[in-house]
Amino acid sequence: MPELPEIEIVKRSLFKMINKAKIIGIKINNKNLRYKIPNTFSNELINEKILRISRRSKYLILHLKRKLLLIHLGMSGKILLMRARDAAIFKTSFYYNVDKTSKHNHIYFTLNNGFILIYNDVRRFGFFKLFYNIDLNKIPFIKKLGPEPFSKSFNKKYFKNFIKNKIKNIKNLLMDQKFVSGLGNIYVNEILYMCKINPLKSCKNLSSGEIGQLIINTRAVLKFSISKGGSSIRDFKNTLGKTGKFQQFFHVYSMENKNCSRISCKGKIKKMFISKRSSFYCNKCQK
DNA sequence: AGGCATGTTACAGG
DNA sequence: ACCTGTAACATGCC
Repeated sequence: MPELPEIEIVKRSLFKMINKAKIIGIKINNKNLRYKIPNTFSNELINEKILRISRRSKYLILHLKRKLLLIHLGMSGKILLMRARDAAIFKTSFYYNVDKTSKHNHIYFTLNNGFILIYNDVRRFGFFKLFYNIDLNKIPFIKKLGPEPFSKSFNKKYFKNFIKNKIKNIKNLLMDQKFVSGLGNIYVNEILYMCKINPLKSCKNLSSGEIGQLIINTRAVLKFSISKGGSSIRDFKNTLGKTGKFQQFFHVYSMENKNCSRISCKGKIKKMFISKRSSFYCNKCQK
């Protein structure tokens, strides 16, 4: 999936284009996402106004009157915005499965401001789920999440306290959404490279300085990626169907056998698997 | 052909 | 109850 920066990019463009718009039409082509879309779904959303759009970790939230629509993009979900008049021009490829990707358009929202929102997801690991009269922080998916990387509560004291009695390696720790929420495989690899820390290093052996560096670089890497529109490896597209640019700045992710990008370092980027996930690191500066 | 892919969860076993 | 690791979900790409 899209990790935190990619969701943030989507959130920003949804805010710009469809905040305060009203949902005036819903069409569902495939209910079988990660959670099956109930038959009542369309009735509950029709004529609802989008009052606010927010992000928590890798989740998008559309705030409606007394309802929250929680959206997760899974591994390959995309939200596309199209002007209704353009959709009409491309009607054949838009509504019918003539092109390769449109057969994975699962949900359409027609909005009263001239836009159509399309949910497209090849692997269907993503989901749309509606909650009534509930605080965002009490939603099952949200309530177990650790702090946002940019929040004040993600600090050295919290970090040190969390890793007490833990035997995890640092890579799996950063991947743990209960520890810090929003990071995934790409960004964890990049953050550890920035910190010059080996992904297998046990979190109980981290120095206080390294913990500080991990917090600083987590924020720096995410922020820089957001400024580049997120990363697109294979799937990620923003709401206009454009790819992000952060992948051009990867130091380690997918860079197996390349030279380390630190000029003074003569190391090579190596690949290994940690908990079944590919991990990339420099064999010299991440000893 | 088979392994791999930005994620999460349910489950088994300790 | 907690912790850890693994398999599964569905599809496409190399």
